[in-house]
Amino acid sequence: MKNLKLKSARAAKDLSQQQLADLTGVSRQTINAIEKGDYNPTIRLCIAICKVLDRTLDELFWEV
Amino acid sequence: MKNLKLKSARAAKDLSQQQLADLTGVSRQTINAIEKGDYNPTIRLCIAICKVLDRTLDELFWEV
DNA sequence: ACTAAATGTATTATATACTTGACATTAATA
DNA sequence: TATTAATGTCAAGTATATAATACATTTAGT
Repeated sequence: MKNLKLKSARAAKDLSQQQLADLTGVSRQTINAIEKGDYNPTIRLCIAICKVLDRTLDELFWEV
Repeated sequence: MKNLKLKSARAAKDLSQQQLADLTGVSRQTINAIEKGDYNPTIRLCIAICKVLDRTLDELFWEV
């Protein structure tokens, strides 16, 4: 399932996938795949994304 | 660095590493490595662990 | 002290996260 | 319309999460 919380948090910071990728040290395809869903990133990458976007793990990656 | 929050949350449920491994569908070594630290588990495994231990991602895996 | 369970740790193998490069499509803008 | 940035997606390669097996050490119970 898509991660729309991540997508909107990135939009709130006005960052492109490429910019977020650069800021977190991964490739654009990796960011794209996470937003697309059906992907299983590592916790360190999730934390790096959270810190760039000023959100917490629960806010971006917790699924109810 | 060691993940003592995970270790204590597991203790609070009175589960062995093996039991937590079985409940989350991974090997005991993986649980041990996560508690030991210097390890980078996937977000899905982190979420599975959280659900078994009745904690959230922020409670067990957020580092300040 | 003895025993068994739990834990720490190493090695080799496999599954998969992530990269690189490339190309197509969609949105934005002149 | 044309042009560019942003996004979606695919294939092949590399890095690493995780498994399986094994053994040593610590902890808990008798």
